[in-house]
Amino acid sequence: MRPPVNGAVRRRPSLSQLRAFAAVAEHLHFRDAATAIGMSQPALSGAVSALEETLGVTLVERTTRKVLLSPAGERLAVRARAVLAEVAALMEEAEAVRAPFTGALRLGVIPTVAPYLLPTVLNLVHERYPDLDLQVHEEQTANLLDGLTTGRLDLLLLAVPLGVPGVMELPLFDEDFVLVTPLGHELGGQEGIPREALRALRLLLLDEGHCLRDQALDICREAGRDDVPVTTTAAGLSTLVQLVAGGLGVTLLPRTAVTVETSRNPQLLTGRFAHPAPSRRVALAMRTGAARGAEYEELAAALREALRPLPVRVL
Amino acid sequence: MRPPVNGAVRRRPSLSQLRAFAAVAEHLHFRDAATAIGMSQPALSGAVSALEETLGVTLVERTTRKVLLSPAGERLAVRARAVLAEVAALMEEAEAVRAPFTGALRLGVIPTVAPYLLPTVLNLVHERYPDLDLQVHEEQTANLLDGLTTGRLDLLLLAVPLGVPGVMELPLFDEDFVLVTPLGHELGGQEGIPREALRALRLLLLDEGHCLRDQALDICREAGRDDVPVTTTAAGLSTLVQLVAGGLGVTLLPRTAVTVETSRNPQLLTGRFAHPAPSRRVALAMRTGAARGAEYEELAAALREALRPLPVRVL
DNA sequence: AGTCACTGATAACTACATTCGATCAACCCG
DNA sequence: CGGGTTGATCGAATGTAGTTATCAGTGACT
Repeated sequence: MRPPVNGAVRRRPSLSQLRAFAAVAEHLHFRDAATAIGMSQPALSGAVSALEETLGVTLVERTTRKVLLSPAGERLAVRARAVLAEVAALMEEAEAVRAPFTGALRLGVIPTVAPYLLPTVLNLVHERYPDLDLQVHEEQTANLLDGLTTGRLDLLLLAVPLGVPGVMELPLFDEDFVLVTPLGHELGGQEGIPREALRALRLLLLDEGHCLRDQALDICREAGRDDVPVTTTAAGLSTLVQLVAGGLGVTLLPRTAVTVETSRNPQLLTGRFAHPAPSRRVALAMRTGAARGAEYEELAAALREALRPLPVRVL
Repeated sequence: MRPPVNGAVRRRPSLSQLRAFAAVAEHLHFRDAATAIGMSQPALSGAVSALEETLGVTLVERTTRKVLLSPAGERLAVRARAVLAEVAALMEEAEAVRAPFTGALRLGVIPTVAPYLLPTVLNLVHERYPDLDLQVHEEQTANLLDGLTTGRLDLLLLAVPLGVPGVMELPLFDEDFVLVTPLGHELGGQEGIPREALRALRLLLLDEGHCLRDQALDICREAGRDDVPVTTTAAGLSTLVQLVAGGLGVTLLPRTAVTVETSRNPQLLTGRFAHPAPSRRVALAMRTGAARGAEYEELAAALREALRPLPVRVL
C-alpha cells in the first residue's frame, strides 16, 4: 500500500539545482537565467526539472512563451535563496579566515562623524591592515541601515542606539555635546552650563534626516523645552557653525567636531555643559552573524585604541 | 603578481561535503561520522579534504589518534549546520506542499488548556485533516517553548503573550477568568464582582511553573493585593476545584474550564467579574519561518471556527 | 495565412565528481 | 613488540552534471 504515483526516489537537492531554480525565479526566463549563472540553457532546464523531481513539486509553470512560478515555487524560491545566502556566507567566512583583513570593506559613515573620525580610521587601516580596501560611503543613518541590511554596505560608523533587529552594535565611545556660541554671547566659553539654559536659546539645527538633529531635539525636550525651534537649518556642520558665527543663533556640536569646526573661526566660543553633559554614543554596526564579524570586532577594538587621544570617553 | 601558494581553483562546496564536514564536526570521529550519514569512511574522508581544498582552509586537525576542529573549523561548522538546516527546511516545506496536513504534528499543550480544548482540537483534526498524525504533549510553558525551539515540538497551544523572539503567535481567543467559590460563600454565584474583591479572599493557586498561577498572581497585583497568598497549591485544576469545594478557599478558573470542573460538583458556585473581567489569551505558537507555517495558520483559522460554540471571544 | 523569431525541452555525448571496497601507514595500549 | 584502531590512499565503477546541436511549440508581424 504505497502512495499511488510516487515512483520517484526522494533524494537531496543539489546546490546547483537550487542555484538554477533561484535564477529562474529571479529572471522568469530560462536563457537569461542560464547566462546569468554562467551555464547553458539545457543544463539549467534539466537542473530545474531535476529539482522538481527530487522535491516532488511543480515549481515553475512553463508555457513556451511565458514562465511563472507556481505558488509552491514562490514559497520554495524563498527557501532556495536562504540556502544560497547561507552558502555564500560560509564561503565568505572561509575567505575571511583564509585572508583576514583583505579585500573590500564597504564602510558607511554618517556626515556628523565622517570628517572628524575618518582621519583616525584611515590611518589605522592603512597602518595596521594595509591589504584592506576601505570604501567609504557618507550617508544618513536611515540610508546606511538600509544599505547594511540589503548587503550594499558591510559596516557602519554612526550614532547608537539603533534598536534595529539583525544589526549588532560595537560601541566605540561616548562624546559630550558642547554649546557653540558667537563671540560675545552670554554663555560664551562658560563651563558648567545647566541644560535648562537651552530653553531660552535660539538653536540652529541640521536638516531633516540627520540623527544629530534628532539628538539635539531630544536634549532640548529633556531640558524641558517643548516647542520645536525650526527656523533655520543647515546641510552640514560646517555651514551650521558659520551661521552661528554670523550671529543667527547657537548650536550643539559633538566634541569630536569642535576642534575642526571652531578653531578656524575666531568668532566662536564653546561652552561646556554641567555634569552629566548631554552626549551621544558612536559605534560600529554590522549585520548580526556577518561573515567577517570577528574581523569587525577586532577592528572595533583597534579603533578604540586609536581613538584614545581624542577628547571622548572610549568604551 | 598572483598570490603565492594558491594553485587551487576556488569553487563552490557541495552539500554532501558540508554534510560530511558537519558530521565530522559532530562526532569528531571519521568512521562514526561516516556511518551516521550512511557513507563509507573513505568517501567522507575525501569529502572533507575536498571541502578544505575548495575553501582553502584547514577545517579538521587530524592526528591519527584524535580528531579536533581547527578554530576556523569551529566557525565554519556553525555555518555548515546553518546551510544544512536551511536545506532541511526547504525539503520539509516541499513535502508540506506536496502533501499538506499529513504526517506527524507534535503539538504541545499546557495543562490548564489541554483537558478543555483537546476534544475540540482532536475532533477538528480527525474530521478535517484525517491524515494528520497529531501527537499531543502536555507540559508547562517553559518546557514547551524549549521543545519548540529545539525542534522536539512543532506547534504549541498555550496562553500568550510569550514575548519570545523567533516564536510566532497565532491568537485563537480570549477567555475570562471566573471566580469559583464554595456553596454559601458571600460572593457565590454573583455577577459583576469588582476585582478589588480579590484582596480579601483566600485564593488557592496551582503549583509553581503553571502559567495560570502567574496570571492569577498578576490579576491580584492589579487588584491592589501585594502579598502573595501561598498557603496551599495544587498540581491540577481538578484538584484545585476539589479544594475549593472543601472550603479551603476560592480560585480563579478560565472560562473554558468551568463547565467541566464545576458541573460535576454541586458544592461549587461560579461568580463573574465586572466588565472588563480579567482574561487570558490562548494561541497557537510556532517557530517563525516554520516550514509548515502556512498549514499552522490554516489550522489556526479552522480552530477559531471550531471554537466558536465555546463561551470565549474568538479572535 | 504564412513565416519568422524566440521560447523551453530533448538527445547524444563527455567529463568529472562521488562513491566504494580493499589496503596502507601511523599511533596507542598492553 | 604485536594487536587493534585510527584516518589516508588507491583504482575502478557509477552516476551526475555539464556541454553542443537540434527540436517543437507559440506568438507576432506581414
